[in-house]
Amino acid sequence: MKYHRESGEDDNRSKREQILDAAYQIFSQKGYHRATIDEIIALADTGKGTVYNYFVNKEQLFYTLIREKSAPFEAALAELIQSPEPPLVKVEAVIKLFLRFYVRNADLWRVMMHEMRGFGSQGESNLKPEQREKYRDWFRQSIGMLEKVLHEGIAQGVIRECDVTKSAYGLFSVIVMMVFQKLVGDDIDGTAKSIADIFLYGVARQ
Amino acid sequence: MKYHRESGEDDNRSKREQILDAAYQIFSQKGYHRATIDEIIALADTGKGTVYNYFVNKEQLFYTLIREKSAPFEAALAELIQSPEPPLVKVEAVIKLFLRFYVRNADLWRVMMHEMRGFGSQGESNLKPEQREKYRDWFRQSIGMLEKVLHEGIAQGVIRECDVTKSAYGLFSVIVMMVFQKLVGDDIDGTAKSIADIFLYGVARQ
Amino acid sequence: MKYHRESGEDDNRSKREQILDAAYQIFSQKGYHRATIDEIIALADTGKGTVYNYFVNKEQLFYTLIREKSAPFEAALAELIQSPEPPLVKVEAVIKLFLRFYVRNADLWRVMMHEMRGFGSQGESNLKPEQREKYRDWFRQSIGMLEKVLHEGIAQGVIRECDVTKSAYGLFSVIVMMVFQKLVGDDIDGTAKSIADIFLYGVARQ
Amino acid sequence: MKYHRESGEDDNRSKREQILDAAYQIFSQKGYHRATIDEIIALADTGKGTVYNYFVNKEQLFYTLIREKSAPFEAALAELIQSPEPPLVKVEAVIKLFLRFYVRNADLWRVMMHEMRGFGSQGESNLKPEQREKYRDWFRQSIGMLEKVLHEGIAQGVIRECDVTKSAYGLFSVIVMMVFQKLVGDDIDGTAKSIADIFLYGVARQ
DNA sequence: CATGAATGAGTATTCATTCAT
DNA sequence: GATGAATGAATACTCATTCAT
Repeated sequence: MKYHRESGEDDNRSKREQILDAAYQIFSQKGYHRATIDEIIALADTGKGTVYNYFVNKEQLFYTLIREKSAPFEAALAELIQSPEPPLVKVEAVIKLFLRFYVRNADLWRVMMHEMRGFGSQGESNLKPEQREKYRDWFRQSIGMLEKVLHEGIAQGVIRECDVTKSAYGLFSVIVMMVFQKLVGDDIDGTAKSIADIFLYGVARQ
Repeated sequence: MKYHRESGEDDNRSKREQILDAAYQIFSQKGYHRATIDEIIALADTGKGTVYNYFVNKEQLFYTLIREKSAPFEAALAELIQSPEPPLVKVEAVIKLFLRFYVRNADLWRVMMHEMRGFGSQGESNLKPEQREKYRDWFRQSIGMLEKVLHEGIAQGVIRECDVTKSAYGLFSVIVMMVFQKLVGDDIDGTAKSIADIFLYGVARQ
Repeated sequence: MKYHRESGEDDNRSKREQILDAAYQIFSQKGYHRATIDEIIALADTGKGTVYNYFVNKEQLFYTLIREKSAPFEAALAELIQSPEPPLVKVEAVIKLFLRFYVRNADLWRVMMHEMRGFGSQGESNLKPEQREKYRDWFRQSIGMLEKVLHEGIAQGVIRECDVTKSAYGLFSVIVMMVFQKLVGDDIDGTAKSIADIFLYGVARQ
Repeated sequence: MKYHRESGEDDNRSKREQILDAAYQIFSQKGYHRATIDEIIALADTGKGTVYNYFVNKEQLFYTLIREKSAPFEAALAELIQSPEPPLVKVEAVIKLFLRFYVRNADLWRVMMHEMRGFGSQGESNLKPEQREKYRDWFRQSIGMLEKVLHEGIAQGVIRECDVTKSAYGLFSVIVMMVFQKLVGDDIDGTAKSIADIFLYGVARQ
């Protein structure tokens, strides 16, 4: 069942990873639709059938990519949320974490966000509703983390009573926009600080 | 060979508009890729060749749509910006205007935003760089309006010195997110007020 | 809507017919599965899309073929059945008619019969059950015609009481077998006569 | 690298049989084309390579199946033919034997018959002409057995002089049709009797 | 100008077969 | 012998675009 390659070739686990790596690049560059399996296998240096040995179809390949890339991020986020830092500090730390993740995966996530909510309500999308729901869940979970911090802040009296959901979405959208518009640059920490600053204290002169 | 038209001009313009209206609906529902010319002409009740008489190709049809739909909005925005209202009031008014426009055109704009920056650097995309740049320009112009208001506020001392570009993008992203996530509801004015509130004064308890 | 070609090219109605003719040949030679659209268009000297303008898919192309080829035969058969000939004469005439039709269309019908009842009960066949049912109906109708003659014969006392359905199927199968095994030769009338002879009077020496 | 087998021979034969059994089921259910090696090995609980150790390819697997399944039937048929029964009795006995065999193997034989003559003259078929000829031979042999009985009957004066080949094919076709159209039911003996009856004495009232 | 028949490049997916272990 | 990961040729179908009428 398993052919152990002690190393040498290092190509056993590779095939699957080669494909995922190639898919990552192509999907990021071209978006879901314009990415073709042919391009992916060319880059992965493998046969077409091999892709279908590991992934049931193009969509599931895409989904797997999303899932595997985001897993470490999700873990780090969950851990951070549960840390005992004061909420206002946590806000900035969370922003930093998001920025780092999205900067690294900007292109793929752009694609994912588009596919996620797809095309209105109609539903003729390639993405089966079931699959799309999974994307949405992943997304909501991230927002949910932000909401948690805000709730904590309100409970501790350092954040004013406000619509937590809307605020969380707002903060999230700002982070994403900074990344997608390439307004972040190398100074992720600085960017995080200024996002936190405006989010917490507003732009108006007090 | 000869098609007699009672009122050449009038009917002529009509065909074009029929196509644009149909295209608007189909693009909004299906997104750029899944929208087909066949669907559009079925809805527009016209022939396939006619589309290509008025628009050089699918992409340019899409672009024209964007341009024509946004023209009135742009005008209204420009006027508002130049009005003599105090900046903090203007901020809220601008948000309101944006919200109204995006709520009305949510689906088409979702599509447009995706296509806009689209596909990284590659260039094999359908969208020629030149075309894509036009999208971006339109976009930047909107953001530019927001920046103007902020500058005005800073000049008048009611807004603190901050990175105006980033702030404008941030505000813009929040507006868009509220619309796309359907967090607006029917109460556009209320939503605008609370967005402005947080944007200006932050979420932190003072 | 219609572009009248007075003649000259004679290619307007042609396109569809060209495709049908080509499909007829290819399906006959290769069977349903091994026939490819590419071969068909090569023979029809047309583009791939054209096929899909006229026929929704490969299966429906096949079905249309069957339908159009059999229509004249069905009409002739129905007429014959209603003629006032004595039953024993009719039996021979019907056999003749069947033979002529199947000899002419042997290959296509071989394919059709295979697809018709398909593959046991499972149903993973390409042919959607609905479509397959249509094939079956066509088939049953033909058998039904034979049954009618037998009933008539029984009513008139020239055919003995027997299981009409089984007998009709039996007669039908003999006809088909003669054709498919190329036991007919050019002497269709002679073959019909001897089939009728054995069917009516058996092989046993009285 | 080394797979210890307790009883090489025994297990060896087993693998082969497992594959044949599985192939029998799958081919019967799906037909030759839609049957996949993957399904077969899944059912046979063996590896894909193993199939190719025992059979050179899919087609030869199919052929072997036909050959091995029909061997006992052929033997029984040959024996019956040589028995000293009177011809008219033999005819019925032969029909019974055929019915029993085909009822048991209806689905596989349906497939086989289609593949047998398959694809006209072209030759691009998977089935090499040589292979196809073998199918045909098997088939002709069965018919030949029927012919023998008829000849015997003619020699003994109980069957009238007729085209023996055509009659044999006719009888054969009736048997097969009864099976494929599921007109047999559980009463094989009764069905055999009535087939024999009509075949020998015809449907006409004497 | 309006039309729609014709077109073919482009794509996801299947599956028999090979061969290194 | 047994295995199954890797492979790629083969194939149905889509849809933007053209051009003759």
